[in-house]
Amino acid sequence: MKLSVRGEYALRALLVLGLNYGDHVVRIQTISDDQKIPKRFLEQILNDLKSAGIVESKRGLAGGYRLARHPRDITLAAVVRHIEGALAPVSCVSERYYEKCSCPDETRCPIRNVMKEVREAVVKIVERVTVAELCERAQRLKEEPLSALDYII
Amino acid sequence: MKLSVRGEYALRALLVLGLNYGDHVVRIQTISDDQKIPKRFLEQILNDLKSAGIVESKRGLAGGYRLARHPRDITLAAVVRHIEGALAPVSCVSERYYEKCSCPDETRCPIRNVMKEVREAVVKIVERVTVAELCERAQRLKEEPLSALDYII
DNA sequence: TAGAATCTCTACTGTTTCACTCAAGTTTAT
DNA sequence: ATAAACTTGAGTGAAACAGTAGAGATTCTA
Repeated sequence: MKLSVRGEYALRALLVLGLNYGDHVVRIQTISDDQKIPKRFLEQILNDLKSAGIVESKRGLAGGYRLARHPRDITLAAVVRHIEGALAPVSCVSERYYEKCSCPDETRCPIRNVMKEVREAVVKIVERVTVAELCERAQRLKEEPLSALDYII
Repeated sequence: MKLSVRGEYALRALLVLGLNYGDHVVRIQTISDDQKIPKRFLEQILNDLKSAGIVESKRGLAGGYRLARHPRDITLAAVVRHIEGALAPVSCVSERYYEKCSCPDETRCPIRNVMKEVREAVVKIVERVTVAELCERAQRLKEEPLSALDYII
């Protein structure tokens, strides 16, 4: 998995929507200001997330976006898969975006074998982490003093 | 981590060199035929691996490539890092290819927090797996009957 | 009901990356 | 000498990336 700027923006926008989860709707402009994301670009991205059923919108004055589901039901995996495509490092180990690769014998390819492990490790994390957890982590990070690790890693 | 075709070719070439590790040298043409990699492209890649000290060459007739170190001392991490750059899903969590991202407060960004975990999970695998292990796996995969899992995952 | 603020949709654009390809050179075994 | 190999640097067409632009549709408010 490699996140493009687009994917990163998507996650950051969803974080804002998660932190503001409730009845009301958040304007693009607000998210754009808060997260320093180019507005027109963000429009595209949110629209895209809407078509994926991750987000819903209200039009007109006092319009904006909100999460289409509970933050607890939106996994990072779903978001990244929709924006970026495969989570796997090579498409021959991808479940949803599988593509045959050119190697002589895919079923006995040791590289593929390792890449499967990588894929599993990544999926295990992003399938477990939801927007709700992102919000909790944000809370925790705000309260906790910074650990030394933050500077090293 | 996302592997480009280039990176995949690099690993496959190294696998061949690993399987032929010894005194003699392997020709580009041989690797190209064996792995179905466009020859001129492979030349570039091997040259690149040479500049990284991963591989060494002998010129002239009866020339070719061999591993510059013992297969046990070449990790996938080193190879991928040289060919693709960062292993991390976003550069703000990369150790060697760090780049600041545009988010309001990097040290308290929960997305970054998750991406760190992803990075760690990936690094843990590719830093442990060497070309030697790739060869062992190739051996094992050749001998073992295919497990049902191979078709599902 | 006019107008302004919002989302919607499509298209465009400049830059970079990707996956090669090509040409001309250097080295070395026979 | 020659042919088969690596070396080096440049070129190329297509696609992806990160936006930008414009015209339109919707809806709240005055």
